[in-house]
Amino acid sequence: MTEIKRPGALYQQVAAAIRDAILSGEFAPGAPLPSEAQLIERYKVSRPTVRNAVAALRAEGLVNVQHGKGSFVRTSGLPPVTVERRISRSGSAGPFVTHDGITWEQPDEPKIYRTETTAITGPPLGLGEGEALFGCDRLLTDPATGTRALHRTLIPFATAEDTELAQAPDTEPAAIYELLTKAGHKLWWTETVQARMPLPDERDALQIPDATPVLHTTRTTHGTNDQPLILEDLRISAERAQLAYRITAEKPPAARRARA
Amino acid sequence: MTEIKRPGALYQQVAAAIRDAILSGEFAPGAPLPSEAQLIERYKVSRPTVRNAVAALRAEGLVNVQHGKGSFVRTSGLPPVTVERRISRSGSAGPFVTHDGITWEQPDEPKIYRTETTAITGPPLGLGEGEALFGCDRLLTDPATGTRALHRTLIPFATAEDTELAQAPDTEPAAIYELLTKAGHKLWWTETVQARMPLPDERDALQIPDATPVLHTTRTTHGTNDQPLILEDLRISAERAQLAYRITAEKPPAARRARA
DNA sequence: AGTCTCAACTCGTAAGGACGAGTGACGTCA
DNA sequence: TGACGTCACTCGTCCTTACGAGTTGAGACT
Repeated sequence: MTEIKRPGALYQQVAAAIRDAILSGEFAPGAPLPSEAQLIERYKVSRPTVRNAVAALRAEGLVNVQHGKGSFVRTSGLPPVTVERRISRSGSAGPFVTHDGITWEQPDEPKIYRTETTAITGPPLGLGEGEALFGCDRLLTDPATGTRALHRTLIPFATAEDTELAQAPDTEPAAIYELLTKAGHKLWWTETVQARMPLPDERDALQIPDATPVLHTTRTTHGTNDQPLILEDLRISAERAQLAYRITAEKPPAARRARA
Repeated sequence: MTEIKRPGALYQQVAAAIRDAILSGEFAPGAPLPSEAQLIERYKVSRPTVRNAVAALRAEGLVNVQHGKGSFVRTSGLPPVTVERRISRSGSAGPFVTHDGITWEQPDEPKIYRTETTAITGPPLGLGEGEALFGCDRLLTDPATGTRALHRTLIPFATAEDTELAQAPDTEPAAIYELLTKAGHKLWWTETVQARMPLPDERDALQIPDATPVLHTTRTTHGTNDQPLILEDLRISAERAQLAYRITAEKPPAARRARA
C-alpha cells in the first residue's frame, strides 16, 4: 500500500493519492489507471471506496472512464478551437455563416419555429413576456476539429416585418446583418458569456464528456436608436473551445451600469 | 411509489422521476427534497440507489445537499453579477481598480512573487518558456453580492523596466494602463474566455458550490507595434457571474486567424 | 486461413448492514 | 428565565456480496 495522508474520508485520501500519482507523472496523460481490482489491492480498501475516489477524480475532470476498458488520465491540451467573437465582414459564400472565426457546417436542416419571449429572452430584446418571435435552431460542426455548437436565432416580429425575414427566418446571421444595414441601421452588438453544466439534451447534441461545462453566449444586435433587433445564442462545449475578444480603449460613453 | 419510466438504470429512473417532480413544480426552488428515507419509501429502492440518483441531480446542478439538514432544489436565478469587460477610463480612487464594471474590494494583501513563463503564459506574451516575470495575485470581493474573483497580473521584465513597475508590481491594472499610455503606448487588448471545473484550491478560495464551473478569462495588453506588454487573468465562479462584451462593426483588419 | 465462440478482463448497477457526523429542537436542570 | 445536554433527524462513509454489461483476445472449429 502506497502511503495515504490525513485529510478526511478514506476515499478522499485514495483520490488524493491517485491525483498525486497522476500529477507526479506516474500515470501519464492518456495512460490507463490501475483497474479497480488493482486499486483495491494497492490501497487495501473496498470497491465502493475505490469507485468513490475515482468518481471524485472524474468530477474534477482529471480522469475518463470507459465501460469495459478502464480509466484513463484525461489528456488536457489547450482548447483546440478559438471562436473569435467579432463581426465578420460578411463576405459569405461558405457552407455557413462564418459569423465568427471559423467556417461551420450544418449537418442537419435548420429548425424553424415560432415562440414567445420569456423572462430570459424578453429583457435583452426590450420586450415583455409573451411577445411573438421567429426562432431558428442550428447544429453547427467544425469539420476540421469535430467541435460542435448549437446556434439559435430569435427574431421579434417587429424586426421581421421591417425586412424580409418573416419569409426566411433561417437567413444566416451575416446575411441578416447585411439586410439590417441595408434597411438603414447602424449596428452594434452586446454579448454576454455564461458557463454552466450542460442539460442532458445538450450533453447529447454536443457530445460533451464528463465534468465539462458549456460556454453559453448570448448576442443582442442593436440598430439605430440602440433598439434591440435580434437575439442570437451560441452554446459550445468548453472542452473544445475558448472565446476570443478584441478590446479597444473607449471614450467614456453613456455610462452603462452592471445589471444587479 | 410514483411511477417510474423505462430508460436505463434504476437510479437514473429515480433521478428522472425526481427531476420531473422538480420541473413540474412539486418541489419548488429552495424547497427541501424528501429525505433519503422518504425517497427509499416512495420509490421502493435501496439507499445506495437513492443516493446515486441524488448524486446525479447534484452533478447536474439541480440540487444542493447539506449534511445534517437535507437536500434542496437549487434556486437558479440569473447570474447576479455582470462583469463588463471593457476598459474603464481609469478615474481610479475606489478601493480597487474598477477594471471592469464593478468596484471590487481586496480583503487580503496582494501577493507579489517572481516566476517564469510556461507553455501557457509564454505564447500570449510573445515569449518562450522560462522567461522571468513579476506576478501579483489578488482575491477580489464584490461586497454588494459576496461574489469573489481571483485576479493575477503577470509582468515581463522587459515591460517592468520601461516603467516603474519593477518597484511596484502590485500596481492596479487601471494604473498600469495609465503608466503604459504615459510611456507612449497606444493600447489595445485581446481577451480569451474559457470555462472548466474548478481546481480544489479554487473551489476553496472562490467558495464554489457543487457542479458549477469557473469562468477563466485571460487578457493580454498590447502596446504600440502590437507587442504584448502585460498578461492578466481573472477567475470567477460561473454561478454568480456572467461576462459582458460590447462589439462594434470593424473594418477588415489584418486578417487574424483562429489558432488551431 | 478465416471465422466464430467463449472466457476473462474491465466498469456499472443493486442490495444489505453498520456506524459516524452535522443540525436543530425539545426538555431538563440550575 | 436561561443555559445546557440529550435525542431524533438529516446526510456521509465504509464494508460485503452479487450479478449485469461492454471489450478484448485466445482458442477451437470450419
